[in-house]
Amino acid sequence: MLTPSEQKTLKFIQKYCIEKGYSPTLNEIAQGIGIKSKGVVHRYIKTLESLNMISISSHRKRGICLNLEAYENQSVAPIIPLLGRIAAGQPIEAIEGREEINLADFIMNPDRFALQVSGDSMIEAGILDGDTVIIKHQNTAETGDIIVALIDGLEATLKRLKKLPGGMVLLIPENKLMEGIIYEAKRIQIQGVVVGQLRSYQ
Amino acid sequence: MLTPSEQKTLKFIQKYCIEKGYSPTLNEIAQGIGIKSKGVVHRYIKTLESLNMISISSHRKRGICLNLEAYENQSVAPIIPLLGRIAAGQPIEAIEGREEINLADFIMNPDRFALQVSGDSMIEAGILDGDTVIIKHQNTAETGDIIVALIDGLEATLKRLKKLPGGMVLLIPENKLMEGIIYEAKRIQIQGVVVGQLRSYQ
DNA sequence: TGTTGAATGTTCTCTTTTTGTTCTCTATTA
DNA sequence: TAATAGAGAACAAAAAGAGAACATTCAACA
Repeated sequence: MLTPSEQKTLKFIQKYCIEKGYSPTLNEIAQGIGIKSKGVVHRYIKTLESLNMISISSHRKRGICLNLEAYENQSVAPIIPLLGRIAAGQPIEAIEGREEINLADFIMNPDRFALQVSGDSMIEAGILDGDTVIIKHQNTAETGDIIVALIDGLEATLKRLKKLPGGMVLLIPENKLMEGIIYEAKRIQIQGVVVGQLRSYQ
Repeated sequence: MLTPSEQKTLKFIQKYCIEKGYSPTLNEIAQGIGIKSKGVVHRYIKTLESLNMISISSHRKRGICLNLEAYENQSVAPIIPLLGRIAAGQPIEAIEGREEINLADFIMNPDRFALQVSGDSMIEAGILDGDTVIIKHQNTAETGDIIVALIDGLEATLKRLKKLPGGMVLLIPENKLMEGIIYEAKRIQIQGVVVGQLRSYQ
């Protein structure tokens, strides 16, 4: 198990290699993780090497190499580096205070589950055919939420909810070609609310 | 049988290890379970050790190690259950052979990083303002890929790529209001390809 | 080709800080 | 009264860090 400093070192190296395409010097690492002594850094990377997380070409400058295979076996926290914000036509801009995404925060919770979406009914909300949505299991929802609704205990559907006066609810597909339908509230059973969405392009 | 305090301690350690990838210090545990004395925490973890719930490397800092059963209760890998496919107007249909999605497979790789998207230029590809995209770092791409491109080494942008004859490339925004622009290939440096996308509604 | 010097990697020793361990004492509760 | 919780002091040990001294690379240059 890596110490916090070693993890910090490893993450810095990882990020540096991605951004620059070559590995950092000991002094750059030291600066990157907020210490002054390259001797200390050397100690850390030696540990990382002995754990097979990286390889070091001895005495070579910028001779650190990430060891990809060893990475996966290691149970490191589910974290990937967040490099910044990308906007059309601008350089990538750093996001202060957020240097990584922890997937545990993002969706991992005992009451969450995933559904694969079929069909185009939510396309204008950015939920496409084939996407996966993360649902938080709950029986109530508010106007504006995207919910998994069971109609008459039979049909399941993904729609945006609007509560209407008089015990009625409106289920709105986010697709210009389709129309919302009004139901008596008692016919609709809420199964959960969409809290996340993900898509794989592979 | 564990006392309430011991259970609380064990739960805290489990959660901490999963989130951070290393174990907590006695003081962190104390704070986490709402007491002030690390001496007391030491007593608890000694009990947990004698019950084989954890192992302790003596005098090591952050030397607590969860034992197998304790691990298995908790979902260690970033996995959530995939319940099925939801289509408008149909019951939820089970997906054979895939009962869970492992986020580690999905995006965790040393050559991946995340960028937060700003702006609406990819809105018709289901990538909205504020979404996070997962990029695989590579220097080449194919027609149809969504890429992070550096134009003249300066402007970064997210566009769909189309290779044209004669050493030209077309960068296409997925937004009816915007037009694609043709560049000489040598002006465009490919930083990576979008392999995933995620959005949080919280 | 060989030389040179700055940059970088390696190896130390030392100090400081953080953390684990072991106590004793008090409070609460069944 | 016994069992459990908790506070906190005192000490030992490990980890973190600074920095000096030395070894090696590597690119510039004669």
